[in-house]
Amino acid sequence: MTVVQPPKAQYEQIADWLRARILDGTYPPGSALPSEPALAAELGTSRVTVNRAIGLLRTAGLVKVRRGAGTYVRSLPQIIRDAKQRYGARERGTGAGEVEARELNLRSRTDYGDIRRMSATPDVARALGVAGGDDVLIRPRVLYANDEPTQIADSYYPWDIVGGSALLQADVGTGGSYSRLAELGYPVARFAEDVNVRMPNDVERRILHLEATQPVFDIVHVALTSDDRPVEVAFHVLPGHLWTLRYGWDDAVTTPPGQGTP
Amino acid sequence: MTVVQPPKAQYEQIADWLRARILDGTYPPGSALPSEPALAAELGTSRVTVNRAIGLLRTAGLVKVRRGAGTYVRSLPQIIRDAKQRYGARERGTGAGEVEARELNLRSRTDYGDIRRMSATPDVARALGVAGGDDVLIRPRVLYANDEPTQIADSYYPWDIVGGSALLQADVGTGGSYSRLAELGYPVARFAEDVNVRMPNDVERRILHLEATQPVFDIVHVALTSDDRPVEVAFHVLPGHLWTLRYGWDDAVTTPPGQGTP
DNA sequence: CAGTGGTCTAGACCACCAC
DNA sequence: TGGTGGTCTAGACCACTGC
Repeated sequence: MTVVQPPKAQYEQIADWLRARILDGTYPPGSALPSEPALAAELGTSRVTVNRAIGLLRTAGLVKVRRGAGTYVRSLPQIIRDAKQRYGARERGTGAGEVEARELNLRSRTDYGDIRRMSATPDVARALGVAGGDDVLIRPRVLYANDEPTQIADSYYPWDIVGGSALLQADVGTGGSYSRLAELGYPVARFAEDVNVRMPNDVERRILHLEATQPVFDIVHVALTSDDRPVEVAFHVLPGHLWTLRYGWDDAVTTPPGQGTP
Repeated sequence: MTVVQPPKAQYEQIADWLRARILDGTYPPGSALPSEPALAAELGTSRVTVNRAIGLLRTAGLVKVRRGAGTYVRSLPQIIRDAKQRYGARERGTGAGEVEARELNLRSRTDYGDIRRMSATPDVARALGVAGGDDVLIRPRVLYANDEPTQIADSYYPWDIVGGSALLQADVGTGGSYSRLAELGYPVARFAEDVNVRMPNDVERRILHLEATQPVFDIVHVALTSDDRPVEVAFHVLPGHLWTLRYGWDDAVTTPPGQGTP
């Protein structure tokens, strides 16, 4: 074939070539790419080179490999995670977890891990403003949309606030956990989130069906009362190629324009 | 050597092994890893396998390769981009671009591209709520910290608002562009951002010194007046391994707790 | 010019899938 | 059982660095 020129590595050119064919519909979503030996023969290159090119597409989340079966173009429905809407959803009686799935008409499911009392790790203690080793409640869970894993979320609460409450159950009832916190005397007034991108660890790769080079959003979410007491910290891990994060906030400037001085 | 067991691929085990040695200080930041032939000999494997292992570390931003010279451990100062603080900075007389660098005592620099009038692309037109092809002002720039590229930022403004204003100059003056917009009669009241993660394109790779498998934050930032008119849209591209995004917002729930009904 | 990483190949063996 | 992708090797050539 005549696709390969020196300025770029062959495998990058092949990746560009395949990507273009995916985007222009030659290989529509759900369809299989030609096999690696077939592509190698067609392009006059080795299978290793083709494999490396496809590796770039996998990293970008464009294709998904089924071992022994073939390489398939992903049908990628981007999920929007609107922070304000997500955490304001209790007016509608739903927990935050179902907001996005509902939006896209996806079947939503939440699998809970072991909800239990434990000693706070340093990370959790710092985020909650408690002493290291203090007791906290952990609510670990994995969220699915159409049976595809879309999110890992581990929430922590100070035990002295939530001990004995409905938050020990998987189903926390109408309005979700923030409604329960309000009833316990700790209504949430503000949220803060730190967002990072990183590669998934082994556990996350297994749970989220990711490869070593597919980045994840790593979100640390803190809920605060009006007097700035943290009442929940949640660690979210989301496959990067599935999500768009949406934030909105009001301008913080209080002084009139043109008053600033260096 | 005795590091390799079958359940995981050799290159992944080697990557884990190297990562552990970087994190425990065996290879401190700034130091060079042993050469690939040396590692291959020591581990009893081939150079290609070592190269693939190091590729995983590069993707994670842990090491940086200098062609012909060696592979070096990155000293990674995470930069925090606090959205609220960043865009409230004009009280202190600075533009948004210098907030983070100043915070970390880094030398900050902004290189401006061609500031000019142009026709809105569909993306820009949609974000600004103008008709496709309407004139807009583009202010393209690249931000550096300690001479390392840290961000690409292309801002667009409706021409009918900013035409002939100070925004045509690279230096927009005290308080930055939002102060000028306020003076023009369009004070900004709210911000909205969409955040994605993706792999960089060729241009971004060159400008930001990234590799094909190093993810970037792709941020679409919109500034709105109190009557929800968009007056600026900015497209930001940030190397993922350099940044933490920080957001804060007030709870949107207006109804008292416990009132929700499914 | 010697050493470094970037890339490519041909061939091989394996695990897994579908028939 | 044949086809698929996952991985590994030995060897090679190249561009680039730094002495």
